[in-house]
Amino acid sequence: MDRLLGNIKITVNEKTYIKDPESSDLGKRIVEYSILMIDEIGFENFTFKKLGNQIGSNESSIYRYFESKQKLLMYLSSWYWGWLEYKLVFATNGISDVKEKLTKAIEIVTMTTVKDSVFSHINEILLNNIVINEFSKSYLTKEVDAKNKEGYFSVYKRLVRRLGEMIIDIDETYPYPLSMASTILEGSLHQHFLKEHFASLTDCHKDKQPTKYFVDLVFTRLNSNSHV
Amino acid sequence: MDRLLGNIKITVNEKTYIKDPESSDLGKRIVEYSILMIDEIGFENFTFKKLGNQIGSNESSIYRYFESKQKLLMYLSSWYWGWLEYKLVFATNGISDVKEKLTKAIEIVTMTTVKDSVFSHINEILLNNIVINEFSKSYLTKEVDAKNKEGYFSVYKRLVRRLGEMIIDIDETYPYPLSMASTILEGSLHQHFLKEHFASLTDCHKDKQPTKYFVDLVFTRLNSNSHV
DNA sequence: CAAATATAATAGTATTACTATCATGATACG
DNA sequence: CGTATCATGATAGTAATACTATTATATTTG
Repeated sequence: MDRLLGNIKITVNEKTYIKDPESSDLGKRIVEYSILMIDEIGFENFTFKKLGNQIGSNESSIYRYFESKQKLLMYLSSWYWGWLEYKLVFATNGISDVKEKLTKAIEIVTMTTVKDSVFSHINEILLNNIVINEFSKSYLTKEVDAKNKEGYFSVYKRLVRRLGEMIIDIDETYPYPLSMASTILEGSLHQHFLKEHFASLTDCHKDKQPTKYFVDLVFTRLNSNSHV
Repeated sequence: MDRLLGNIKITVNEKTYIKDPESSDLGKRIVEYSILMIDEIGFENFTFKKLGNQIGSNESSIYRYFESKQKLLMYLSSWYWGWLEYKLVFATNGISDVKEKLTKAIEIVTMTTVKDSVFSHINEILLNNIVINEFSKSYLTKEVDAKNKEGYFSVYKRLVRRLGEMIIDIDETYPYPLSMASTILEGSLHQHFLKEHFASLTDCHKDKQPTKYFVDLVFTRLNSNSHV
């Protein structure tokens, strides 16, 4: 999809930032290096001060763009989900066969990012790692409901619902399309994490990726006639 | 199971604590009130100082029992998984029918805790909430591999493997028993979370609990003849 | 060229997650 | 019974965090 995306910009909820990081050079460097740093040292150890040092800028300047590191994480993950949604819609758009369509969709959302540097300052592979390791932390807080009301998770939610609709398109009698959709998304992140850190808790590894596991599980259920 | 557990003690990896909280009155109060507080204000906002105030004790005294709040969270979640494992083994032990056995197992691990105060100072219902909301934070860190090596997750891992074995017992040709087991455990926590905070991303609610969703999904797959 | 704007530098604050030290009160044991 | 040991408490201190506020300087724009 390299060529095609040349003039696309992924839109992110404006509340995640004070000043749009896409609007300046410093902003882009903040995003670029925050991805590198969070991937490297983890979200807990990541601070705006360290980031400032890394990019030869000042802590206080970073605060002009992002209110807090939580909001920056929101920005990054929203960007990721928006980007994934774009890839999903783009790849499944022309497909009329509903099963083929869902298969493609599952492939897109469960696959590890390989290389896709259309957005020069965003390393999608590392961003994928960050989502695997840190995304849960953006909603596992006491502020979820407030954040949710303000729309911080809307892209992610839309993605789950899109998947859910594709599931319904295959079997409108299946009683758990949304749970299945959310299981695919979240479960895939989890399987990727296990692959890296708890290999004894997953059957997924190099040749046997989460994608296959989920495609098998989902289609066995949707092709079955069991109406529970 | 009330009567039967009277003299049972759930064993937790000794590395999680400095001094066994079960060994003293203060220790038990620390555990009891940390559960109440973490549930109420969330792990991020929870501090040993606040806990000290709550129980009329001193911050420094709490540090005699737990090295850090991370370790306390480890202690609490290990206790929870140990307790769940006990319930699982206890409830499935006599069952010879493999399908009935797995059904029972899924029920145990995916169901919300109702009331089970055999351990007077531990509120299992709130602890269940804590596991839903905070457990991921104990492994989504840069220290996972080190912590894992030291055995902090052994009970949880054993639980996943037990489930995995029950799956194999039903269909030894199924290629993803461990992934299915880990999906049940983690996915169930996730569905419970969604129920509370993102109702639009799940089909689970009062009458339609995660248990049913997982039993249906798992057995449709294991009863099928599709060998992928 | 002046005004506005972006960034940098510096300082300061409350809180956190501890560590260290010393005091006190309870208990155990010889 | 007296003393040593141990558990707990009180206080102080530290480095780091997650910011806010203020002022200075450099850059852009009108």
